[in-house]
Amino acid sequence: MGMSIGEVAEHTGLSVHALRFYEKEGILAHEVHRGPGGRRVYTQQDVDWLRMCIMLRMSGMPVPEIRRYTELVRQGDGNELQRLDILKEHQDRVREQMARLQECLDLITYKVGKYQDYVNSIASRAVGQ
Amino acid sequence: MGMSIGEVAEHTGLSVHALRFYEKEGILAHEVHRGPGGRRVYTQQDVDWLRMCIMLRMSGMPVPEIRRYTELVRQGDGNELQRLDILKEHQDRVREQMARLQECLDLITYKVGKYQDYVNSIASRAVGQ
DNA sequence: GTACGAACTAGAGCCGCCTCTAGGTCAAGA
DNA sequence: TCTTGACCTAGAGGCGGCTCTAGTTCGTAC
Repeated sequence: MGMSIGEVAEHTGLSVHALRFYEKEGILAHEVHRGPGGRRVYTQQDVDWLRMCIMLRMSGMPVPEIRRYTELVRQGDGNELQRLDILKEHQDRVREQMARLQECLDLITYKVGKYQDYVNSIASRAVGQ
Repeated sequence: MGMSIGEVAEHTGLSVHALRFYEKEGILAHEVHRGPGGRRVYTQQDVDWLRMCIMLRMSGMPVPEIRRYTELVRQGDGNELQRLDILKEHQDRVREQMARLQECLDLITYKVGKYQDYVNSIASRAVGQ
């Protein structure tokens, strides 16, 4: 049932270094259980939580803010409004980021089109057309 | 016609520090002209180029790759295929990034919905409903 | 019994991208 | 004349997020 840090690394794509780092940074919802020899034993819950943290990181949430969120979850019931606030704020930021990326993509696509046309015209001239 | 570094900073949103940094990093398509006292005088072309660089940076292109692209442009005609390659590769990366962000957004939106429901249910219970 | 592999801790190091500092020049206004 | 403020250079510093090192401790396999 329990997974070693190496297995979790493989499953999540994080490095074992990163896993220990995240733990030290306090972004695990529950303390990781330790097996014989003081080795970490992760539950499926831990891994699920990590997957969410990965999503939050991937979408640009800074580690300290993930920690804030994690702490609220650790505190238990009663602070759902604060958790909601954090998530909503982040949601807005992600939407903004996507809009900005779309703008960039539009520009890049425009330029790619221009260069493609140019390169094509050169190529067709080269075959005598 | 020419703009000072401060004006360019204001127009582009970059800091004067960043502008000098970009120049040192070699990501300006043409050498910036200098006015009396060795002060930089930017043309509209410079600013347009900077705007494109900002787009590339915003969308995650690393400074060294912008430099490579810039160098190709500086070299002049004949390397359009290489420029096209860089842009296409970056285009792919931006699309991937957007897809990943969309996944994150979906998860966050799902969680926001759950918390919103919960918070609403608490609120309506509080007014005796 | 020794070699290997995987884990452990604490803390240093690295990378990318700026940002800031120190020490200076210059022009215009009070 | 003196101050102010925008600019200059070179180089140091800072921040976020890991990543790596050093030095151990285990448990299992040869």
